[in-house]
Amino acid sequence: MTKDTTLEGLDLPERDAIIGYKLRRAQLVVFQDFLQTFGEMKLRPAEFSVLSMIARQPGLKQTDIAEALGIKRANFVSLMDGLEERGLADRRKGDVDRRSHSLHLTDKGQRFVREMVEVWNSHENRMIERLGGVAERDRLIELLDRLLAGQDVADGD
Amino acid sequence: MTKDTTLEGLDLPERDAIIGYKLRRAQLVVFQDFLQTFGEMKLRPAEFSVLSMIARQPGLKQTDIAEALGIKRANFVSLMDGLEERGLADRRKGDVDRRSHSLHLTDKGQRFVREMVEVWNSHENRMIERLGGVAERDRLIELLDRLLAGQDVADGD
DNA sequence: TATTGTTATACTCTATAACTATA
DNA sequence: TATAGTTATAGAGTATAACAATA
Repeated sequence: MTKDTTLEGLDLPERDAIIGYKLRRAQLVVFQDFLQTFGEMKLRPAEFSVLSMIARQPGLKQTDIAEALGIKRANFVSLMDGLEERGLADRRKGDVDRRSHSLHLTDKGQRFVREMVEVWNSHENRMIERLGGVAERDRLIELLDRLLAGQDVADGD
Repeated sequence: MTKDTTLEGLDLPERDAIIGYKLRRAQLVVFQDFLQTFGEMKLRPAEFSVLSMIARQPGLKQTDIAEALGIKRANFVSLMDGLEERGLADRRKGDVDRRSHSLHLTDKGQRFVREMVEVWNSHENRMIERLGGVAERDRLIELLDRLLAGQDVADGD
């Protein structure tokens, strides 16, 4: 009993083995957990990345941070506006190059980042646990790095 | 020489070990390759999934396919409109339940799917090669499945 | 002339509410 | 009353072009 002979013998891709499909679903699940975990703090993944980066290397200019995170500098403006309006970070006019803005955390921002890191640990540990431990996490990261290697990574501009 | 003593001793997350961040970047790279590979055929990932599913199980109704792929049925309409306008698939009024539409490939759609699968193989094989072979691909899929397990998968509705 | 930050804008994805026709 | 498909709409995320200030 054949139903569609025209596609007879065609090896259709199995959805559950497609790399891109699985990657997307897994990413959505992880981001969903992130959003739920940070719901109360009203923090989005991109804001998390920006605050982490400013905390690590205060004084970098907008363009550097945007580019490092793969965010167009045009879109970075409103993101940074939000962090500034919430009193978490601020822009300071560069004294050497007065076109550029160097980014810093405020005192409130530093306290916020402390709490953020704690909350983040709970999220990340949950993901690690789901993977089966840090060794499995490392294996995953290594495999993902292979996909990223040599490929252009959709830069900030 | 300490520069920001308020964050002293704080274990900031390392961007290159963050699961969600790496997942997103890897997914973007894979999708970018997909889009480039299918640029000439003008096929998006969602359309690819829908055509694959109709080819595999012709006659399913819209809602079933949308839900299975995590697409809201409201958003599925225009997607399906596109496939229909291109003459690749069509909706047929269900004869038992006349509210529902069962989905089928046209003859042109069947030929298109044959070509699509070939092109897809070139894309997927490139990703597998980048990972280091099918065994590594399987390891990746297995790890991603662990992230997906037990978690609600953002269904179609 | 080139670069930094900015504004305006547009396009894709995704999400919700409400309608219609059937059941 | 509930369901399948549809419409309209709104919100994120992301992309490009063009401008002012500065280099």
